[in-house]
Amino acid sequence: MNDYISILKKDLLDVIDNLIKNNIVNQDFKKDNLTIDYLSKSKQGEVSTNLFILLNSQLNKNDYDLRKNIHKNIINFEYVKKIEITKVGFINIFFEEDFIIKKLFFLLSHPNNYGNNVSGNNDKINIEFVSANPTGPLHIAHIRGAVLGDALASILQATGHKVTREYYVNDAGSQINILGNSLYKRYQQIFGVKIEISPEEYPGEYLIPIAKLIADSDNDKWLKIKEVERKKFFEGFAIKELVKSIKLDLKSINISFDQFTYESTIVENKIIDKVFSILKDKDLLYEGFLEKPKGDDSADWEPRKQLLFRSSNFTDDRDRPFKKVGGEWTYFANDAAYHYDKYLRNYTHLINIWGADHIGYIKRMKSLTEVISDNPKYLEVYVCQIVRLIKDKNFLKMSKREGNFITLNEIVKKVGKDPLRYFMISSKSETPMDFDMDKVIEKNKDNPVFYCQYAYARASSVINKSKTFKEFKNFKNKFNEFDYSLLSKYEWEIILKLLSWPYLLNQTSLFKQPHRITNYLEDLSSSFHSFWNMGKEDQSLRMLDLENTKKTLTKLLWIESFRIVVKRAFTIIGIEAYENM
RNA sequence: GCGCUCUUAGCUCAGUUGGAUAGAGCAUCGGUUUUCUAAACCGAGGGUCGCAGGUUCGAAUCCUGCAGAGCGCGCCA
Repeated sequence: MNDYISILKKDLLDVIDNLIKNNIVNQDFKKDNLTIDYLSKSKQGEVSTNLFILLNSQLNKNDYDLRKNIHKNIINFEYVKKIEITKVGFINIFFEEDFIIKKLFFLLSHPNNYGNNVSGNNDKINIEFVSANPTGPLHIAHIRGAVLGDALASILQATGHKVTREYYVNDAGSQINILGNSLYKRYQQIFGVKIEISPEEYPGEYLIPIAKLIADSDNDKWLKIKEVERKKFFEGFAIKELVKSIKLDLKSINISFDQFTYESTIVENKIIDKVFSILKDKDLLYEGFLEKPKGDDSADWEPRKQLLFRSSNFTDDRDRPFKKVGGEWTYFANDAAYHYDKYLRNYTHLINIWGADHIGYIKRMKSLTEVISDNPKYLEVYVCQIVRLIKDKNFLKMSKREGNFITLNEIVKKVGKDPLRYFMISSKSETPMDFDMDKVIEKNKDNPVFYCQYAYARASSVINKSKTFKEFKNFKNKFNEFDYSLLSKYEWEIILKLLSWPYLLNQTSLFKQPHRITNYLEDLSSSFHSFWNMGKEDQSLRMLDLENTKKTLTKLLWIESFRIVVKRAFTIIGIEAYENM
């Protein structure tokens, strides 16, 4: 990491280390509390730090002139031009222009990977997301997790991790039975059999075209074939077709997976047996009874003896069933086997993106992965809160029963890929979100994605226009002409923001919060639009000035940098950068 | 009852993982286009950061309690 923030941070930490070494502050000084404020957060300097405040309260020696010594230390950094320590103790720092300009040159010469780093150490990370049951098309509830997972994967790749995007297909439970049966009923209907699909089954119309496929190729042959064979065929066919359409839906929002793992494969390979023996050896399984949950009012509750996993030995608040009363594995047990399978594939780290309805499931799975990996942090689970759809100012109620859920496909058609992706990651995933279909459709300034794309288009139009003048051709090769003294302070601020991109991207990766990127984009775009409009008031701030070639060249260089950074950010969150809008 | 998550402007959300006077957009009101894209910009009003304590130089942020919302808590996946 050699962005200006990281460099400064490292040097400030060295200052602290030195003070510790000389026993001016204690060994247990908490270095993590050191902050560097940049961008708009820094009120007075180009950046500011709390270094002095932190140290001042922890001094061992009363006669030590901290203020003077800190000042001397920092001003000696070769890239620091000026510092001031305020009364409260904030240190405002200004950089040497040459230092910043070198960074800008570096940016310009790395248009396709500026900001990327290798801090991930090539760690193998498996990120599992969506994993919707293949019993119907994807709908609104799946989109947030899909986009979040995909963006997170890109962010991790950009910061040096080897990432596998994985989808777990639950194709082995009783739901699949029902699915196959519903498909068969649709098939029967084609041949005039009077039969209804009950609300407990899958009455959605999406099974009709799939049934037609079978009828087209096999005619009515399955009406006469034995149930066992028929069931197997219809279940398999339904899953194959539905997974195919799920893949297509995901492709429409630019998401593709590296791997689909099928529950049936996990079951066939008997991986559960290995997990069972591991848990058994560690005495983490026992036959026992669970207490009735207190909020459960149902009268037909009876104590039942079954195989339980001692998840309460870890962070869970109670033990969890591993086998059903009948002796079959629970869903959790098969899922445990799946996670063990991922562990065997040698990932250094697992990430799961789950919907809010699985919150109660996290602790038992983390308990399990701790047992098999010996690492309490082996699995990280990120939860997506629900998305409420608003149409015509009303919340849309969705029920599978009535078959009236809005599919991902329909939303993409109405809203478009870019606004959809942008909105889904622009708020923290743990916050419930309201998604107003009408507002997103409007495609005006209500919509931040267009605001940012428009800024990119404006910048592009300047660059493209400049190409019509011979003085500015090949401006990218004329970095020697760059002269900061011809720039306004607004532009200098924008340049500093651009150069904070590598730091921001790394923070985004560390905290797994893609929405930091959209915040950054909006801040950056806003600065750009502001500056653009200043040119209307003040001729000297206009970007293209044919009278003043050197000044215009200097501007073109930072405008090109702006385009590079915005495009990098767009690419990582998966939206398009248009040169014309 | 227990667990997890959430609560910031009229609305939708940020707040760089404890910093300086809490910020945007929408909505409301008022301004800015002979000139690089007005899908934009500038200004005004709008706040008990759910409530109450605590921790410290300093709290929207951390801790405790309370209130409200969502999700979950054996044979669904």
